[in-house]
Amino acid sequence: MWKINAFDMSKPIYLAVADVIENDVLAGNLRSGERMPTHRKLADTIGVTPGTVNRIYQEAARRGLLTAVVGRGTFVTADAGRKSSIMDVTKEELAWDMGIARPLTVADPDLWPVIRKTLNKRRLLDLMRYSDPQGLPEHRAAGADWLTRFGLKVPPQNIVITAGAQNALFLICNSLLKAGERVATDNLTFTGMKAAAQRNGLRLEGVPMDSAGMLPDELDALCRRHTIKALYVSGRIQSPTNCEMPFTRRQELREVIRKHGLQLVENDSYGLLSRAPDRHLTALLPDESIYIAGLSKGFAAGLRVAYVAAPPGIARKIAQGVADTMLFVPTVNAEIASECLRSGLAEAAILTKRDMVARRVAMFRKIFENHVFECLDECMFAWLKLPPFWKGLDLETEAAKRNMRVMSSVRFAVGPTPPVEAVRVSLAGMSSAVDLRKALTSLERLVSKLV
Amino acid sequence: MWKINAFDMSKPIYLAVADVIENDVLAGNLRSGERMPTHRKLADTIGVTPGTVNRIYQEAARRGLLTAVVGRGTFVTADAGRKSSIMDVTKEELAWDMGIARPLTVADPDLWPVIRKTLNKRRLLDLMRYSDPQGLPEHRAAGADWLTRFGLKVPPQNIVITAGAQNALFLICNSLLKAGERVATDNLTFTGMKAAAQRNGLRLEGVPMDSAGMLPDELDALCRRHTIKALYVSGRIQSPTNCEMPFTRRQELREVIRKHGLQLVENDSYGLLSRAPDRHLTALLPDESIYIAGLSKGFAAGLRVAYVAAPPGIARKIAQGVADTMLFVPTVNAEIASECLRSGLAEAAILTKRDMVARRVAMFRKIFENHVFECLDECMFAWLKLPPFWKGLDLETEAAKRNMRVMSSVRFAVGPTPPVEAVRVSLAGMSSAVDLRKALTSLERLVSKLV
DNA sequence: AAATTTGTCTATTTACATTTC
DNA sequence: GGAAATGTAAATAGACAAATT
Repeated sequence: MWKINAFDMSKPIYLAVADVIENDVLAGNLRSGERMPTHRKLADTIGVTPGTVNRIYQEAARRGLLTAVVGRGTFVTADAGRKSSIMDVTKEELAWDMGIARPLTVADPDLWPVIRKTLNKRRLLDLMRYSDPQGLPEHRAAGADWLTRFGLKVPPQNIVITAGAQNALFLICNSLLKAGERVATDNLTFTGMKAAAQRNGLRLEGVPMDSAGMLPDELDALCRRHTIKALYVSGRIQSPTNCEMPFTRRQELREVIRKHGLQLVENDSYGLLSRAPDRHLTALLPDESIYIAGLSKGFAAGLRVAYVAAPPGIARKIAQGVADTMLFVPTVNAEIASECLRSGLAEAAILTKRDMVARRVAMFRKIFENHVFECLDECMFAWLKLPPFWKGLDLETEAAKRNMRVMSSVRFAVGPTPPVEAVRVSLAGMSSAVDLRKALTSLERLVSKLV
Repeated sequence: MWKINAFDMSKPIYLAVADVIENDVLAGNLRSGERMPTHRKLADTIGVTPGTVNRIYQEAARRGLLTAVVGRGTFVTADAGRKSSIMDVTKEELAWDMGIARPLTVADPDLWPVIRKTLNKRRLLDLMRYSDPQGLPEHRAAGADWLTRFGLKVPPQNIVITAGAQNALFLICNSLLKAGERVATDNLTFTGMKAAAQRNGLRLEGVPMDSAGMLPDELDALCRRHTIKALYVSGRIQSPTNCEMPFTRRQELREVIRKHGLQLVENDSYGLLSRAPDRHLTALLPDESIYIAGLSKGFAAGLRVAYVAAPPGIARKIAQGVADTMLFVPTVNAEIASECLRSGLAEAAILTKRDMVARRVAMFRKIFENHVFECLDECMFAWLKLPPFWKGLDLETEAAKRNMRVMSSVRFAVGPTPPVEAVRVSLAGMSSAVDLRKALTSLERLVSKLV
């Protein structure tokens, strides 16, 4: 077990020891999931009281290094020391990128006719003014209309326009929650949510899943242990595990949400390509949920527009968040997006993209037929379970040497328990299907240790 | 002096008492600048130790209600209980808006030719891809080139594209500073900075000014009392007081900044219209400063694009902030902005707008000739000192009854000391000069108590 | 100039809630 | 199912640093 040797006596003990822990995590002396000494044990060792050790561990937890469980002990967080972001600016791009679920921009529609139609001189001048942080009424109306596609009936005043789904997530974390508060998520969740939470000092609590999604009893137990403010879920298709919650599971979750008064936050950006786009939790809690409908997975990711539906008071707070972080979402972009929705261009683009995704998924299934994985015809990535001789992070490293990017399961992990060894393989990161086939083939050989 | 009557015994004392303070501030029982009981005094009164009172006051300080000064006491913050934002989404719009420094969009150039030229089908598809969170190299190059206008020579890798200056400020607060850290500002400063700091748990420390700007000795004294991480300043023209720092003052400040290793953050968005756009602090600290060049005050505010110049390591952190909060700034917008800069359209727009501002300033001078104010030919707002019978907040209220919006000095205040009674009068909030004349005339009569 | 006042911060104390065995 | 183990959180204690008188 981990033992502390020495710490910098010139600074406060709680900081000095937290620094030692941080260094040991980064140096690999403390491994994911490893158990730390108990408060009383470490207190004895370094000659302080348990209260001080609590402060040490809390400081380390704030830095994302440790997770404590009453009665069980304190553990090194599964993803300790790894930056969680959708995009890591320090990483170079690799030729064969199966890491990021980049929308398939090759299949994007030509926006020029839309631009030509909507942006005449006068309208353009109007759109260059300072605008309503919540979004122009006509853009919100277009958003409300679009949401009927997902089985939601919302008045335009409940809609907020944000600069994409990630922006919506960040604003929700920043405007609706306070540092130190707890938010429940699947114990494998979207990296963008992890990044948003970390930046706002929120504590994520990972809830165990089975093949039908988040376990209601586990969520209930969590809520009884702690005050949980909100529940973040992935929408129709769970990211990154590709599981879909059956109706009964969603019903059970609704009851737990109601029972504990959780604020539901549902990011259904990946549900855009789905053929059954109303199979989300929000459908069961339409008046209480915050529902995020990003467009980027469907078309025109570069526009950075998403629609958020939320109860009026909450919508107002998110809008104030938009005001304080960027004044308003560029109005031209919302105008172009609205016209795409209204004119049917969006729907057409989605159909095209859905086909393309299906073809790529088929390609994946074929190449990996001898492996264990989860994938869906309507989902841009596959969840590949690894054979016992592979660790996800090692595969990441080896793949990178061969110019391929994949993402290990630990990057999605929330909480102390190291997840199953798996990688998420994005089928939408590369524009060329020919290159993707090469990449997948090469990856398969690597996973099989044939190369 | 304030006395506490009772508090909710069911919650922790420190929260219960902080709540009482909050209510009393909102109810007007505690006034701006008022002195609170000392730690020991209040501790005696409610029967706890001074440490607990410290926690009470710190909690109230975190909520923006109190400011403590060692040796002197604890005081109600000047702007206690007022939301600080550029835009308050709960406020209705008034017909005669002289509150917000809205760019004069009437004078905006027609962007259609630029759009037509840059956004051909192929380029448009390219711009719809996922992009570099720092901004595309060609857009950063355009930004670097634009900054030569402000006397700055920066390589493109030091540039980050953000969704406007407010976004830049927010990202700097979120990506470079930690909750609880202290940032120095003028004791009257930009509301957008106050909002960004508040949302990120930063403590602003207001530094006294004289007619030549921030007082170097005061900044030095502040840095000796506390660990100050950064200094935020307004650029060429101080917002909201309209003072310009002479060269010697800027030199003195530079020395203090160097001495204490402060990170300078300079928001020069208002400097855009200036005829001498290189008279900023960054000119004296070009390699260490973070310099924000917003375009909105010049043209096309709706695009939401600003250029931030910062040392490489810092630029990278800000770019990671962009990635985690919105993935990237919409690339089409950066493209349009770049072309405006490159083609000279921007420069032309600025000249037009400068003339327009000068005319409006002249109008203000004339109408308010019998009043005390600070205004500059190149600045969009005036700083109107009020006669002794007016309080800024009362004028705000009375003006609102007459459908006019102005902003009282307390909204810009940082720290415990209530500022001089003054209002900021924006000359750019209304598109029609005719209406502006009516509004200013009406305001002048109100200030003179002729109506 | 020294004593006093005032706020700050780390570490301790203590009561307590949850989980494990 | 009760005792033990484990983490939590509010309030206390006390040394300290800065400003005032």
